[in-house]
Amino acid sequence: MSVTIKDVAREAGVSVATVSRVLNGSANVSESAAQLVNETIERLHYSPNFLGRNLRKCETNTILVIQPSTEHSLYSEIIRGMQQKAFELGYDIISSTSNSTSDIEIRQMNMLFNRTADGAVLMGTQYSAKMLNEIAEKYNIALCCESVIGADVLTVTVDDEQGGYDAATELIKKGHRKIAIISTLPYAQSSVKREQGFLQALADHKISVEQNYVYHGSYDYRNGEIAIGRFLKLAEPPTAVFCVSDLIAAGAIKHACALGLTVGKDISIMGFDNITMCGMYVPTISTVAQPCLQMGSFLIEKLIHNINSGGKKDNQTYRLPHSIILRQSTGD
Amino acid sequence: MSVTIKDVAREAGVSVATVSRVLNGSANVSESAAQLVNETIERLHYSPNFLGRNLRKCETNTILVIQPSTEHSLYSEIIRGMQQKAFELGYDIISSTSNSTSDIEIRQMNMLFNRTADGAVLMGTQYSAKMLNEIAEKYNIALCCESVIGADVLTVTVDDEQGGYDAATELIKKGHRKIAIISTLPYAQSSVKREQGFLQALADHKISVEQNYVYHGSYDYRNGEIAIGRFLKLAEPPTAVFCVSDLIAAGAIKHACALGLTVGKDISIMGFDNITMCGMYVPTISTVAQPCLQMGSFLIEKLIHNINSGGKKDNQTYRLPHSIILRQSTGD
DNA sequence: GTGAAAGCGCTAACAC
DNA sequence: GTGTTAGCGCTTTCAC
Repeated sequence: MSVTIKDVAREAGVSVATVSRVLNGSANVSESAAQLVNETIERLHYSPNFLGRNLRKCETNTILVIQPSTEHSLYSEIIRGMQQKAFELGYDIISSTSNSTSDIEIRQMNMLFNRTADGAVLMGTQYSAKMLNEIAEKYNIALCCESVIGADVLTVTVDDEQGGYDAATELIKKGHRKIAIISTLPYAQSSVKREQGFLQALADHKISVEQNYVYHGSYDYRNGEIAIGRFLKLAEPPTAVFCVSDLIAAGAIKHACALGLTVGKDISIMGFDNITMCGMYVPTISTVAQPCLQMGSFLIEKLIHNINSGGKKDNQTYRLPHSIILRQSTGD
Repeated sequence: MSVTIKDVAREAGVSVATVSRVLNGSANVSESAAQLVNETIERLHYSPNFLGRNLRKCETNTILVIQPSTEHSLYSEIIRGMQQKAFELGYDIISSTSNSTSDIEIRQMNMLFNRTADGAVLMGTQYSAKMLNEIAEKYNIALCCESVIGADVLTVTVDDEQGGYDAATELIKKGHRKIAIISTLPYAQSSVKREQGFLQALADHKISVEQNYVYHGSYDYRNGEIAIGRFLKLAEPPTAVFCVSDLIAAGAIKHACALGLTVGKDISIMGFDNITMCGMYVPTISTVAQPCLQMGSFLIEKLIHNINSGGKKDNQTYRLPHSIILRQSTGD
């Protein structure tokens, strides 16, 4: 039904080998033959069937990226970085959303297991370290944004701890001493690290942290609303709040506004990630920016290298440098 | 290197045919043989290579979704709807971002042309109607969110015109008579339709529309800021503004706030799409909600039907019903 | 109920 | 520089 390499060969009066050679731009084919083949391809509207090629070569030049959600633009931007590098190296990026559900994640990982993808990037995973290590033995995988303790797998994240440290330092520099943090329950390494950095900065400046000033919840918007509500009911409410994600910060800001405070003046709030919304929010949100494009590009380069290494893989954890972006929510 | 169906057959002492039958759950295989094979599969950690299967069956059970951007959550939600239905029908959804660039889009469409995907969904495309029709002749494609005039292709969108009409009606019901619109240049059918509906509603209520009250720009945030700036400089500024996207609305709201207005009181602003940010913004944004999950699910069902129809395809355009969501930005 | 064998479309030895 | 051919891993027809 569909036109194949054989049809092209027959029509052009050459062998399939020659057509294949032209297709793959390999040497050892005369100018005239090449032209003839190309014309025939054009004329027959031939498009090579990669299922054949992929099977034969045992590779797909495709990398699967599994993101837990698409709720905000952080992952999108990282994936854009991945795409750029992948294209450059002749690979395609395909992405899939697990919605943080492990059975969907498993289903999606099947593309890796059934050889439909040459490698996979997990941006926050439900898999245990043990499982990841087992998978990594047979397949090429990498973690992005979230590391997993004990997983001996190529990992690229921002330097979360230093980011938390720098955010706190920034607030301290502005004269704040009553500084609270809205973090998450310790299910994500990223927020644990951000919190550690934050606490370290306060300790280094001899600022004590009351338990009242530390809130643990989920990673999302609603959590910010709840937490700030608690803080503002305290006898001595904080004058500054660091949130381990921008979504949390948005929730905190919104609720503080609703309670009549002017964020940036009455209270300073800082987020983490630098999602697109930060620049659009009222007020705009100060934050710790992840180097998204760079992270994506760097990760893909390493992963493709692993794919083509034929064995000894790089399974290090790389922490890329963040930057602090000051906006209205901290009075800038 | 990798364990194949042959290995399983040999180990289990049966033929590859039997293993294949077990793999595909086909009848005509004895209990005992099935169990033996399954045990062997388990023992050898065998995972079937789909490159072989796909080639043989000339199908991949994979559908490619190309999104122009991942800037906001509208597409994500639609894709989630697609995923649900696709999973139900035994298909996988893989997505790719074109960043509204036609050469990236073309590159991504190669997955369709080279048989790596059984079908493709284009959510806003750079292709012309002519090109789309040519592609649709040989491949299974569908348009989502944005229709293309003259394209004889399965299309699912919200009822943009009615949505614009209803948004305007809502503002009129609230007593507004000086109503402006921030739309886009006529490169997208969706905004053209939304604008048409808007104008029709005003006409039906005998409200004249000055040219001053109509602004055409891009689809994004920045456009909202610029447009509202113009409106507010007019001798008689509008008391309500309808924006053809939520991002535009966010920009308009932000700039209005910056100019000292209280949005929802001094001026009402309404968006379109109901992206996640609407509920998180300060103030929350009233909008016309697209039925995302339903659109995605519906589209995939139709597309998969086309894929398996073996010829006569459904290439209708379906317009699904929206809903109006009132929030703070219109004083609700 | 099971096996032998053809063949999906392609690439890459190998021979000339 | 070109052609012949084996075979990638799988499904499926056909025979038994």
